[in-house]
Amino acid sequence: MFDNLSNRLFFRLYQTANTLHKVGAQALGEEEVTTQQWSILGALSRPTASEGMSVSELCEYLKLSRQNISGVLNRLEERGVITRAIAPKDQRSRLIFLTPEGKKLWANIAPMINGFYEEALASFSEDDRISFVHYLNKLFETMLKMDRTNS
Amino acid sequence: MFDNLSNRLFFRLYQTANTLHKVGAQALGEEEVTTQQWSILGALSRPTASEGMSVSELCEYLKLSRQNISGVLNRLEERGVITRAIAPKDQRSRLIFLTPEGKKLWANIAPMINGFYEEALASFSEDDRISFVHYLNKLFETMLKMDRTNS
DNA sequence: CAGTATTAAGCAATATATTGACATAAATTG
DNA sequence: CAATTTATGTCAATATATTGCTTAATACTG
Repeated sequence: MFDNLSNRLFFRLYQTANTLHKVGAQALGEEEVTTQQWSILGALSRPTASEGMSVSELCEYLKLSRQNISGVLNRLEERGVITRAIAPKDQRSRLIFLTPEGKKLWANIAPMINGFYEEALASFSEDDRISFVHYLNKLFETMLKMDRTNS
Repeated sequence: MFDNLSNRLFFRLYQTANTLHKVGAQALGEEEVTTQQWSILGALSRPTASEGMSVSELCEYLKLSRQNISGVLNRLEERGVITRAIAPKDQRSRLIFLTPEGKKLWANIAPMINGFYEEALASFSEDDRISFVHYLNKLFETMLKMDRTNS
């Protein structure tokens, strides 16, 4: 069982993602920002998010649970790079923003993140990257459909 | 920055791995075995491991930290599916085995795991799978080389 | 408009994953 | 062969990630 192709594929996916988090965090060195925190800072730094994003929108965008996002936001808030404001239109909702501090941090780390990406993908041609993303998309979409908790 | 190809690739890798753990665990239903526990049970069920595997060997094989493996082993041991024995040849080392209970569990879940794999990869041809594994291998190997803690 | 259902977010419990610190056993070295 | 270094594993602290439960605000329904 542990030698067939499908198994090797999922095993490598698992290992590759673990290594991404580990080596990715190293690539930012002193800044002490995890890959998960990148994804949230990156989402909030988009022009689309200039009016703020609710926790639900972040969940939908990042495909993570509210509870998980909530924890990461706590740590980012404690660090002073994001703020939570009660949404005027819906008092249940919280609008998440980058603080000026957070924008400065993003401006600082975005080039380091891109550097990390390019180093990790140095041996991939443009076509390779497109094919790779295509495979990831296809697997991701299929597994999302298999998810019983994802209505 | 959040719209370029490399970024999309790593973002999808991150999401796909998360979804794998979530939907994979669901696929085993009542058995309550996580994908991480699969990987350890699978490693121990190989004929090569019939004499037991040390924690170090498991780390090297699964590319996980000693501390992480140790935690998963605690939970598997508490459940009665693995045992730890002091290695006769090196008193520092622990040899990890599947118990009869553990072998029964593996026999039970291995087909469910394969079923999950095949469902998730249903739209992938043999060639697609080979290419996909190839890309994962290439990225994995490159990131391993970038890992400063990995001597 | 009162009562119920739904939705948004947080809290608690548990499982993974990391680095750092520690204890002990084995290997190396003077 | 004693002293140091290295190897093996665990414990503690912290950061993800999940499901299940609770609280509060909004939406629906009779």
